[in-house]
Amino acid sequence: MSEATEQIFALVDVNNMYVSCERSFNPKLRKVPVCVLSNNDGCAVSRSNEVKALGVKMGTPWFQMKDLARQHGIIGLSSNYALYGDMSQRIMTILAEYSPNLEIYSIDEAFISCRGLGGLWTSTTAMGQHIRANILRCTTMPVCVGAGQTKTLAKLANFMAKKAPLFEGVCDLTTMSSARMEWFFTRIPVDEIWGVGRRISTKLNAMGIDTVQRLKDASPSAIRSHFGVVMERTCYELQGVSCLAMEEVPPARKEIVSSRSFGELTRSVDELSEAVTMYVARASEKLRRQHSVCSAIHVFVQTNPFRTQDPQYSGGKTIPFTDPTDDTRVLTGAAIQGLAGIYREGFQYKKAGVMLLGLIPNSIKQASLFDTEATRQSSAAIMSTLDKVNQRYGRDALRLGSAGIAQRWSMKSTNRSPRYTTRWEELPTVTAN
DNA sequence: TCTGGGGTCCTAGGACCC
DNA sequence: TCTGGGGTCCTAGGACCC
Repeated sequence: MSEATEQIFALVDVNNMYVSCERSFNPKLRKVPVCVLSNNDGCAVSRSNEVKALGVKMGTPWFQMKDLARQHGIIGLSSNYALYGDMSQRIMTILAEYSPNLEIYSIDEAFISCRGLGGLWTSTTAMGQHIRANILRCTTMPVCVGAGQTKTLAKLANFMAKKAPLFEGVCDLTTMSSARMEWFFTRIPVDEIWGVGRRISTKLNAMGIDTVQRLKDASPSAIRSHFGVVMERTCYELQGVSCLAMEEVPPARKEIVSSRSFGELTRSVDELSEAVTMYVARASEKLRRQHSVCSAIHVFVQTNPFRTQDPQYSGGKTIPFTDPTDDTRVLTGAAIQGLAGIYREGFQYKKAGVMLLGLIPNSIKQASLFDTEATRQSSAAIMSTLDKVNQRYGRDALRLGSAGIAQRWSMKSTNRSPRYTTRWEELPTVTAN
């Protein structure tokens, strides 16, 4: 493979992101066991190394670890997402200086494409160490860097960088000897691989595939027959065949959810309404920020499933819009009306939320043929004509474009419960042959 | 007593049409 | 009218991620 075409991915990941943020603003928290808790101080969502060493798993309810916390002086902090988001931005800004090809994967992770950076650094490891030192100096946040020929390998390398001190926070698989790599891969459990969760690892284990090396050595087609195309890709990626590309422009969301559990149970429809109103405000703000409109809103409520002694209820309703909208008032009205339909007396509610469904980019809606019922029908007529022509003269004999954009729209309600999917295709401009 | 929130993608199988 | 096969679309639900 020529150097020009060989791709190297680097994954930069903040260590214990939320805990590190808290520590960066309160140095007294360094060296003591800390965890950051979810909404209502429910579960541990970020743990310091000391807490991890005590065996506390991700998502452990705080009340279950109270004894342990007392024994070892674990500090539990309420989460502060504004702070974490801000810190994330600062880190991503620094990372953007290293490569024009940056994919922000989550609040605490980013992929960097090292294509074309070969001349700038003596090695990928050197670049990784520079990134580490730079971010630590500017933000006090510790990060680890992993590099590999594929995203899955870069993730794995990052895991190794975090676990094995000898890497000093940076692990580059692209320059590691295959013997050494195999030494590591036979010692890493298969469930550490990106895309292998609890269910799949159980099934893999039963098949005798318990380590990274075993999955790497497996036949991708056999893996596909048992687990589907996603696992097949993972298998290829472990072998160094890149199946997952960089996504530098984050795709617009296809749905937006806003929901919360309540600190205290409630029976009151007024309280539920108040909560739902807030959720709609939050969700529709996100909707407008990504310049989309939505074609349906779903509102749901539920009781506390953990209180098995209580009567349980979970209800939801989807309200469609003839004219897709981003208007908070319209959305709120629909949600409150939906809520009235699903609210039942005699239950203690623990959670409520809304989902915005069938999201369409504004540009598409404006350029589209279905702003009104009439144009929507004519759109359908055009499409059916096209289908007939194409059927007679062969597939793709004719395509339609309207200002470069036409789309088939599927927002269909069936006799069963309607489901709103976002599916629009851009067709190229008219070509006849 | 106390148990998070926000997403995506894939597949099996039914409905429907020709 | 009956029968069958193939293609496509759709939904529900599973699995995963951070």
